[in-house]
Amino acid sequence: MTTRATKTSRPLRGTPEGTRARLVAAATQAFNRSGYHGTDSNRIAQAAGYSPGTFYKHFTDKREIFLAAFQDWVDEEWQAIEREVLKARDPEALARRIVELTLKHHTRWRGLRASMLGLVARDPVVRRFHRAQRRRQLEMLAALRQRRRAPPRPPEEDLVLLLTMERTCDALALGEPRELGLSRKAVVEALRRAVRRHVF
Amino acid sequence: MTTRATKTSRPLRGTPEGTRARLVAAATQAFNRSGYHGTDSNRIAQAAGYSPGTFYKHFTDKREIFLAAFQDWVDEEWQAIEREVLKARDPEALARRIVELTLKHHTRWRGLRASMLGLVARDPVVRRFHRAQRRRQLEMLAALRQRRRAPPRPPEEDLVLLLTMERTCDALALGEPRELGLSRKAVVEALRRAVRRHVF
Amino acid sequence: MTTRATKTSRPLRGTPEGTRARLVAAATQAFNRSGYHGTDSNRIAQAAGYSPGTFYKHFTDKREIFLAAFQDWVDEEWQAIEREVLKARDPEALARRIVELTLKHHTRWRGLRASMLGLVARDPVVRRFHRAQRRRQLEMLAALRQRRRAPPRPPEEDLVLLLTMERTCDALALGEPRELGLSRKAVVEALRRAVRRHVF
Amino acid sequence: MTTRATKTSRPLRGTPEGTRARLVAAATQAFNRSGYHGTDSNRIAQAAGYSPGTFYKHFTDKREIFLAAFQDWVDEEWQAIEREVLKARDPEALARRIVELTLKHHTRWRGLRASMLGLVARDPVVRRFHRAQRRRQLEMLAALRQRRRAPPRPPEEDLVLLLTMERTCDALALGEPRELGLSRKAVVEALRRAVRRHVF
DNA sequence: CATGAATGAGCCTTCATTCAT
DNA sequence: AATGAATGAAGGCTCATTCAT
Repeated sequence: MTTRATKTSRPLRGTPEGTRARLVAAATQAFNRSGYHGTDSNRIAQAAGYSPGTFYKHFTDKREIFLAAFQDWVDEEWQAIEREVLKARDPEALARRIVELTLKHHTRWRGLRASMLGLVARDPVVRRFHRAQRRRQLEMLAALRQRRRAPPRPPEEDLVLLLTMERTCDALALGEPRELGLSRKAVVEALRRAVRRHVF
Repeated sequence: MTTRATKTSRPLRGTPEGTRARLVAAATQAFNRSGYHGTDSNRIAQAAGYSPGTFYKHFTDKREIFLAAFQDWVDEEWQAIEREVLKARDPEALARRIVELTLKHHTRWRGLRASMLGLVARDPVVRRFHRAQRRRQLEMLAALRQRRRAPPRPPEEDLVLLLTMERTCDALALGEPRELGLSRKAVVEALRRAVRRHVF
Repeated sequence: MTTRATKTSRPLRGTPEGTRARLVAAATQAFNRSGYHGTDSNRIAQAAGYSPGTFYKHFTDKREIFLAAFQDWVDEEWQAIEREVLKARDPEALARRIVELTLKHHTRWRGLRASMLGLVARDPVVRRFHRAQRRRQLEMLAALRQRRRAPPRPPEEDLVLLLTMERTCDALALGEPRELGLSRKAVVEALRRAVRRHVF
Repeated sequence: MTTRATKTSRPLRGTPEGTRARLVAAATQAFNRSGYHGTDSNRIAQAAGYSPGTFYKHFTDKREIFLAAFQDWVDEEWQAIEREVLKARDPEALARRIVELTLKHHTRWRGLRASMLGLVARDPVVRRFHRAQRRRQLEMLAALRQRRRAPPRPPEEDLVLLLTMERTCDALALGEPRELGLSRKAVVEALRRAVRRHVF
C-alpha cells in the first residue's frame, strides 16, 4: 500500500471541472488497484474527498467514470509516445524507446488494463470506445512509418503488431516471464526486434 | 412436489464425480455467457439441476469452480491441437490448422477467456494456475519443433509468439478487425505467417 | 405505538407459504402505519423476523407485496360482508350492518387505503388490480339486489353508490366530521339511508 | 456563464413574491404530473429557472410548497364555481354546470388531488389545511341553498354530497368507468341527478 | 448425498436540504 | 436575492455463502 491516496485536501467549493478531475483521478487509482468490480462508487467519492452524492452529480454511473479514466490513461500514453516520435532518432533507439514507454505505462496501469479488457468483451459501449482508441493507434502507426519514409504495410499487419505489443507488455507487467523462469530482458528484446522489424 | 423443474434429468443421488462434472459443465456455459461477475452460484447450481447447498458441497467457492471450468476448457483445446500436430503434415498446412483451431476455440470460449484474463491479473491462485498452462504450452511448442527437426529457439521468443496468437485470436473472436473496417481474412493470414515463420 | 408488532417468533426454517404470509402480514401493518413510501423493504423483512434477502426471494419488489397486502385486505372485507348478506335480515338491518362493517374495515386499514388510492392514480399495474376488485364489488351488489328481488339498476348508479360509501367511510376513518364540528353519527346515518334507498 | 439554461426568462433579481409565484407554478405542474413523492425539489427549482438554494429561501420544505400549490388550485376551482353560481340559472342547468366544472377541474389536476389525498391521511398540517377548504365548501353550499330559498339541510348531508362529488369526479378523471366497461356519460348523469336532488 | 430457506454485508443510487460565496 | 456545489442518510436490491433438516 505505498500508493495509498490519502483523502486529498480540496476546496470546499470547487469548480465542476476540478471536482470531476479529482473524481476521475481517484477512480483511476481505485480501478487500477482493485479492478472495476472491486471498486464502488461511494469509495471513489470518498477517496476524492467527496460524499456519495457528488459522484452522481458528475457521472451517471460507474461505467461512465471508468471510460473517463480509460480515456485519460490512453491520452497520457500517447502523448508520451508522440513526444518520442517527434524527437527524430535512429530506428533502433526509437523502437527501444517505444517498447520502454509502453511497458512502463502498462506496468503502472496493469489493473486498469485488465479491467478494461474484461469490459470490452462484455459491454458494447466500452467496446466502441476501445475501437476508437485502436483506430487512433493504427493511424499513428501509419503516420510514423510515412514520416520515416518506410514502405507502407497493410493495416492488418499493423494491428497484429499492436496486439503483440500490448499483450506482451501486459504479460511483462504481471511478471509472467519471471514466474515461468524466463528472462524478462530477453522477452523485452524479442518484442523490440518485432517492433523494429515491423515499423521501418 | 410434482412441478420439479430441472434442466436435465439426473440421478437424485449420483456419484460425487458425476455431480461435480454436471456443475462444472453448467458453470462453464454460464461463465462464458455472462462472465465471472455476471454469473451467480445459485444459478449455476440450478442450471445443473441442483440446489445452492449442493454447489458448496462440491466447491469451496466460486473461484474454485471457475478454475475447474478453465481447466476443462484448456484440456479440450490441447487435445485438439495435439491431435493435429501428430498427424504429420507439411509445415504450411500445420500452421494454418493450428491457427484455425485456436481461433475456433477462442471464439467459442471468448467469454470464459475474458473472465480468465481479468482474474489472472487480480487473483494469485488463478495466476498460478494460468502459469502452469503456459508452461505446458511452451513445452509443447519446443517438442513440436524438435519433432520437426527445426533448429531450437529461445523460449522467450516462443512466449512472444504464444501471446501474439492468443491476443490476435481474442481480438478476432470479438470481431475487432471487422469493427475497424479491416479484413478479417488478412489478419488471420498475417497471424498464420507469423506462426509459420516462427515455429519451423 | 400501541400496535407495535414485536419481531414475531418464527420457525427457523419455514415453508415458503408461511414465510410469504408472515411477510405479507408484516407489510400490511407497515403500509397501514407508515404508508407505501414510508415503508421500506428491509424493515418489512425485519418486522416479519427475516433478513432483507428473504424479502426478495418472495417478492420481486415493493409493489408486488403491496398488491398482496391489498388483496388480503379486500378479501377479508368481502368475506365479512358476504357473511352478513347471507344471514337474511330485514333491509334496514342489512344496510346498517353493511355500513358498520365497511366503516370498521376502512377505519382499521385507513393507512393502507390512502396508499392504495395514491398508487392507483400513478401505477398502471395497481390500477388494473384495483379495477378487478371494483368489478367484483359491482357483481356482488347486483347479485345482492337480485337475491332480494329488488328491481335492477344500472351499474353506473351502483358505482356512484360504492364511491360514496368508500369516500365517506374514508372521511369518517380519518375523523373528518368531528374535525369539522359535525356529528359523526349523523354522517353515518346519512350514509346508511343512501345505501338503504339505493340497494333495495 | 453564457449557457444559462432556464425554462423561462426571468428577472435575475425579482420580487420575492414573483419568485415565489414562479416556484409554486412550477411545483404545481410537477406535483400534478409526477406526484408528491415523484417530484424532487431541485427539479422544481430548475423548472422555475432557479437554483436549489433559492427554493429553500422561499419554502422551508417540500410540504410547504405543496400546500401553496394546493391552495392555488383550490382557489382557482372556487372562483370558477362561484362565478357560475352567481349567474342565476335554473336549477337543472346549475347542477349540470357544477358537475361539469368540478369534473373538468378534477381531471386537469388529478395528479395533484391524488397526492393531496395521500398526504391528508398522513400529515396533520396538510389535514388541517384540507379541513379549512372543506369548511369553505360547506359554507358555500349552505349559502347557495339559501340564495335559492331552498329548505335548509343538515351539514352532514351536505358533506356526504361533497364526498360523493369529489370521489366520483376523481374516478371519472382516472377513467374508471370506461375501464369497467360502463358508460361514462351515465355516471356523470347519475352524479348530476344526485346534486340536483340534494341541493335545491 | 442433497436440500433450499435464510442470511447479511454491501453495492448502487436518490434527493431533501445546507451553506459558503 | 440568488447561487450551486456539496452533503449524507437512507432505500432498493443482489448474491456468495451457511446450516438445519
